[in-house]
Amino acid sequence: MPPKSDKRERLLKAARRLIHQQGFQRTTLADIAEQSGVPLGNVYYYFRTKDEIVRAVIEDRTQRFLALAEGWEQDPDPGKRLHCFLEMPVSIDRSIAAHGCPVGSLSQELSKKGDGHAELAGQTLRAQLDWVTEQFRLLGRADAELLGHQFIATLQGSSLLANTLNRPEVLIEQVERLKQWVQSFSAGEKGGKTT
Amino acid sequence: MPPKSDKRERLLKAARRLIHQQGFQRTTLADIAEQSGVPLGNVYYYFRTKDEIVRAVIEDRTQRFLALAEGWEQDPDPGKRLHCFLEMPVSIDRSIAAHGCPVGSLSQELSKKGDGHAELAGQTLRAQLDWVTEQFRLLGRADAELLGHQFIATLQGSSLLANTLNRPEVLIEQVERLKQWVQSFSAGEKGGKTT
DNA sequence: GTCTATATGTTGATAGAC
DNA sequence: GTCTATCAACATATAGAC
Repeated sequence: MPPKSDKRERLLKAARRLIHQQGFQRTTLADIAEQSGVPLGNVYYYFRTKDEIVRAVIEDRTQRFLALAEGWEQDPDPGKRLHCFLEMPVSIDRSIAAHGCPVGSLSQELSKKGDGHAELAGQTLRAQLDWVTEQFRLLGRADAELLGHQFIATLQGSSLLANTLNRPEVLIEQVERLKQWVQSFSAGEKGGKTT
Repeated sequence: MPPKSDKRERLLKAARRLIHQQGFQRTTLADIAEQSGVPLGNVYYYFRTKDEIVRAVIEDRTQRFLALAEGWEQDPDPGKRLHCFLEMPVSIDRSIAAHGCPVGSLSQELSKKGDGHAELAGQTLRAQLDWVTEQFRLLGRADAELLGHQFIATLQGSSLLANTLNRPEVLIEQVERLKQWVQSFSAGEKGGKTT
């Protein structure tokens, strides 16, 4: 049978990139259509509204993260899993310095939209937080939730700072610090540092 | 002499609030005009363009911070000064949970605008970072810059997380942790924890 | 200095031919 | 399923009377 049109996929990919670079609101349907090689009017065959597009982008991002996490769970050591997680921002540090964290910046933008988007907006970040917290729990920490907040907050804050200062090294430097911090949980008998 | 019209001031105040709540782009000049009790067309007597408004808002925020910092510097102990800084997010935690950090969220939004706004966008955050770093330096830390990044990144990340989860406690909890962390620098003879 | 009316451009969305 | 043409709404900015 003939291969189904990949137009929806192309639209989604272009939307993902453009929304990260320009933000959701600045990104027009014309932008997405052009970058996908799809005529403007035809976009509406695949997505009813612009909001449907951002919803699809967010759910795509969440699924991609969950797929990555499933791969990391091959390793039985939660400390090493967290280490894998920390490789993620490192690999796209320049992109983050240029446009911020694709997950966090979108979450913030949509939180200001007021609609029912608040729920959807944080879906991916929430999935990351839940997964990270679970790893700390598996490491035997009773304060896993606090540590999860600290872990994700540091990443998000470093991304924002690297973006604002246009200095990728700031993100790298904080990620390296987090790596050592995480390792102190695996190695230490008394259970790592609380700060 | 008769008091000068306070229209410019009213416009600035409304812009400051609306930009925090809705973001810069979603906030229309009509919004600002209405909330200020100033007719739409008259806005242009006080500000040439919409960009001029956001510039004024950012510079206003920077000046307000510098004025606060000057007050804190009455205290000779840099550790206590940092403690004062940390009272700031605590006092507006609900506002941050609802709309994010007014400084950080605007910085991220403008960084996606592409113009020469990148410079201006981070002005306030940069001022905060510089001030905090200076306090760590005064505490005798050679790694003051790193600690400054860690300090600001934690605040920004916690604000984003509190906003995404709609849970002010997340910000409070991390601020309390930072307070203890800062205190460990003042009290400890060996110079505090590096994590 | 202040305000009304409006020009100008852009964007999300639709109609309807093929 | 695909595409062109276009509508309707909105937002920034200006013109010009008072």
